[in-house]
Amino acid sequence: MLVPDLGRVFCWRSMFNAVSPKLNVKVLEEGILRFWKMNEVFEKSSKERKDRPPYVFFEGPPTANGKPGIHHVLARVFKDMFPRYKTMNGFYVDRRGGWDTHGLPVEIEVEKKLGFNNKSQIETYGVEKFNALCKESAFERIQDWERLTERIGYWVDLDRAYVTYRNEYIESVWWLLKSIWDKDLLYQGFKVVPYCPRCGTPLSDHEVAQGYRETEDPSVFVRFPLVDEEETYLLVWTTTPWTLPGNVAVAAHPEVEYAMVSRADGLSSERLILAKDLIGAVFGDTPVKILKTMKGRALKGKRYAPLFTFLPSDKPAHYVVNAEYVTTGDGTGLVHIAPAFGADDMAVAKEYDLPVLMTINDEGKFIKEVSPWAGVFVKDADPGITEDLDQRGLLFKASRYTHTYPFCWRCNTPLLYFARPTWFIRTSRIKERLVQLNQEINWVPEHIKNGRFGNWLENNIDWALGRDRYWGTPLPVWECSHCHKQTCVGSVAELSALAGRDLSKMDLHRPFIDGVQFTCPECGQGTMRRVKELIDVWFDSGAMPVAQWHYPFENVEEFKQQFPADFICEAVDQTRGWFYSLLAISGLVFDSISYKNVVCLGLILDGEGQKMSKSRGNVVDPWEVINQHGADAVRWYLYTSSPSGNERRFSSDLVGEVLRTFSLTLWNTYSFFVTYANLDKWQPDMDVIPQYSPMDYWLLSSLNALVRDVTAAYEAYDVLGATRPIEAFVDQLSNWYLRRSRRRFWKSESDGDKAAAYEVLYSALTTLASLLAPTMPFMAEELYQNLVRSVNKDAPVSVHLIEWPKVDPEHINEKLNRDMALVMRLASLGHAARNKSNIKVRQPLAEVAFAVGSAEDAELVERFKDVLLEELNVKSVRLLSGAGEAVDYRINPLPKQLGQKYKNLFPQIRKAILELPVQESAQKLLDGINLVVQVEGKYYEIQPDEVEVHTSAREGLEVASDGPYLAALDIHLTQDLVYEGLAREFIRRVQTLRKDGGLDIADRIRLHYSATPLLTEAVLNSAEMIKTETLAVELANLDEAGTWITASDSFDNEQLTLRIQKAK
RNA sequence: GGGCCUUUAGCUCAGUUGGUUAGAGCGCGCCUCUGAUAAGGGCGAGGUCUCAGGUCCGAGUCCUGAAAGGCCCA
Repeated sequence: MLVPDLGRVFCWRSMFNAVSPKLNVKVLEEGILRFWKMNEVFEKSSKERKDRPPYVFFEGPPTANGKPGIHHVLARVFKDMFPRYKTMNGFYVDRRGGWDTHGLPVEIEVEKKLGFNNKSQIETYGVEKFNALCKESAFERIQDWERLTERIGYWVDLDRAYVTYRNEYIESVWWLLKSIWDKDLLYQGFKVVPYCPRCGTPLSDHEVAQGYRETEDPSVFVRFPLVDEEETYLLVWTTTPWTLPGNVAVAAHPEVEYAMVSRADGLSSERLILAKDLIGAVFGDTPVKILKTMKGRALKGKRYAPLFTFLPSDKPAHYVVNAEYVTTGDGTGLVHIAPAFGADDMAVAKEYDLPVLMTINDEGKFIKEVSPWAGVFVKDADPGITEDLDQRGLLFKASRYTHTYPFCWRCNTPLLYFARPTWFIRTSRIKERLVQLNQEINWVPEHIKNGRFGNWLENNIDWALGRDRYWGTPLPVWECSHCHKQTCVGSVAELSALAGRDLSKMDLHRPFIDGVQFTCPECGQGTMRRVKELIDVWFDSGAMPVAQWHYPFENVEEFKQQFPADFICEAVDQTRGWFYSLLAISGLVFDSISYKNVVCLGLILDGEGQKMSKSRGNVVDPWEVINQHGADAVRWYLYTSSPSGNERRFSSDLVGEVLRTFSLTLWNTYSFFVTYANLDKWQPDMDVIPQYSPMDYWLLSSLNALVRDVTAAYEAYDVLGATRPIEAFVDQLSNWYLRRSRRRFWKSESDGDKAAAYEVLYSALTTLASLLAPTMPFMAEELYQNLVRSVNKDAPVSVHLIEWPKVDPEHINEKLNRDMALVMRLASLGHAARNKSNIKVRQPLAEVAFAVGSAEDAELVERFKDVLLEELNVKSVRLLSGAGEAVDYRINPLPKQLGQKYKNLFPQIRKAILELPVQESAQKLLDGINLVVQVEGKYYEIQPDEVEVHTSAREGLEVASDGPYLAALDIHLTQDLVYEGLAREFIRRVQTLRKDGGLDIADRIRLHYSATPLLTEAVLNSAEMIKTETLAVELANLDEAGTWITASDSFDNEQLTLRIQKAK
């Protein structure tokens, strides 16, 4: 039994607080927030349980320099539910918050404020002052974050939140970097990186990815004149003319067929070389003739005259090379090579030992040697370069070309691919291990594991760690100015020793850290200075398992207990972000995963399925929705609207629907219970022995099945499975169990039947409070406080401190659950039949007869007779019988059963069954007897559960059917039935009058009326019933003045005037 | 260009190892129930299950290809 053992309560005056059927969510939730605060419920749920087994949760740190939006609410409510669930299951969950404070986003905000658009302005302004502003800016919106976090019921300890800019945090990051350095996995290399000339920094891959968009660039075809063959040119295509001054070679694919062509019309004598397959695309309608063809490998070594000679080249250059990456997708199949401006180009340059011509500076402008365009931003030089080539007869053709190109995700400047010295972590060295470790992680949804994330790991390239910026964790590498010896520092103490002074009080950020210089211990001559770079902020956040504890300098035990995490949860955009940096760092340093289960959320879209963005103006303000519908409804909507990994649409209206259809249904069930329990002075664990009805057993069975299913879903991190079944249960609780049980609560005698009804409903409501605690923490608390705490002061102070409900498997009766579903279906059919006959439910009818498809189903019509009688307002319920009834049968062989059994014989078996005499076969099947059919000379036994019998009525009855099920109503009205119908109409009007007149549910009344003759007769006929139903102590056909509540109405051609008065 | 995901009613979503006539909620129209209900019940309108092939006795479901949208990577 699910009723909590509350002990005997002797205090009779202590009842439940009255509950209005109207729910004011905002007032309720704000009251609960105060209650939690006052009773320190969150603190109790976590800090006071340190002796329990730990369940480890890591908070992915947000940056508090912007307003929190609904997408932050999404992540936070999902993060909240599992720790709450695990807490109720006896675990200790340390829910430490965290803030990401470093990085370009923060710098950009400060730059905007200062009106800067260039890095050098920061240097001029002063790095110390600039970083001080960054530090402030990182927490600019901290109050918005704290308020929203609290309001949505996300329990996280913000007082102890880790902050990535603190010295302790940075020191732990240093320790990690030193560990990586010691494994020889931290190195300085030259690499072509996407580079933002405005921000003056390379961008990480995940940053670049955010900035791809359609853009139009030049599309130029250029003649590269061959040195050894007159009037012969390599035809080369590029979309970046500005890279041509850096050209050192042309690449051809060794296996591709190239052609030398000339114009067929003889207008020009020049010969052009390009991929044969691309002739049509390049020349269009212009006719050309192919002079000869050759493989790309035959072109290798052919020399051409350089287009530009601004920079001297110290190595042999300007000849054709072979490269596998060349494609014939577009262009000419000949690719121009500028090693400084492309990763592929750099690789080719390494292979052929080609010179690297660096023609531009850090701001993306040409250097002075490129005299015609010196100081011009490269993209702006494109037209000039094209024009120059044209004048020299080297331009074949030029047009515009639309493609996707990356732009800086913050400042929108087109990125340049650019060879730069920078620092890397050699993650490619442990690629295989990362792939292996990933297999230990439980991904939800599962496809991310070997899909998106697994593929990302398979294609792992070294982690570009360096950032040429100001506000971030400094890379702790010092280099000697003389012998170039490099050393990585892993702690402040180590640095103090090297520097010969105590640095423990120094801010570890720039510019202070750059002031720490010392004589090189290796050569004794040079000065050790820190390299200028900061590290990628993703390293900061990926370091949090270690750095939040200042491990290994402090909290060694805490770290060990809290690593790795049992659960993390972020949106899918973190795949290459936090999910990766956590795994990479723990893999590098500990050869371990850092999280066991990860729930990966889909992105949030607006009500029309559009991505939310400031520019579209469709960003939903979370406060608006919360104030209108409450945090519980927002949470519930986010949990139930679609699988957690899917995108989900969000609008205030959709949340409002949750409130109307779920919250209020539950609330009204609760309100009903409290109203009648208080009237009856009912309390848990009273003396009356409950007499359970089939309905009660069904509800308990459903309830236990619900607990079982929801628990299993939580264990599988299946959010939909942990929530939607509760919705379905509440619907059945309210609209079937309670609707069909109301009379049991109304009746005056306090017998076992009533006791059972109270007990079962109470049990359902209190269990729901537990099941809803992780997901609707406010509503759950309200139910618990009023239903449990009010009668048992010894119960835990909050629903969030109680034990998760246990299933009683003995109460689960799957057959009963299926049976009840069928009863509901039969009731629906009864309603449908009534609807067809146009006879309203209030008019009693003599009989309903049901047909069911099998002998097995027949029995439950009898078993649930009472329910059906009352639901359909009929005097008797029975089964349609084949013998002597006006019914026809139709037989439907079931493909699922027969198809699986007989495979490709099924069509013939089906045909044979349908050819049998219908009436006779149907009767057999309904009596549970097998049919026998003959196919291809062999006999087959067909069982009753392999065929459905559909019944239809021939005449005299109003029927409705659905598959094998049919309801037939006897619509003949006798005078008694008409009288009773009228009496019920009478009662209904009295009840409405009572309600409208403001009388209390239990008030007795005096009831006077005047009516037309037939109605008067009906009233007299049912006087006792009317008095009972309306709590009338007096029923009189009178017309009397006085202080009476009065109403007149007409119905069914009758007229009525009513007067009631509260009885003394 | 590559990877992953999505595509079922106007909207939001279910749809089990392939198996009856593809379902529910919202919205709309009509009817109805109610001394818990902001709700509930019934009927109706609303579907080329994105498209094209294939496998199979049988495909919304499996296979191949394509399209559109999203995310990620080039």
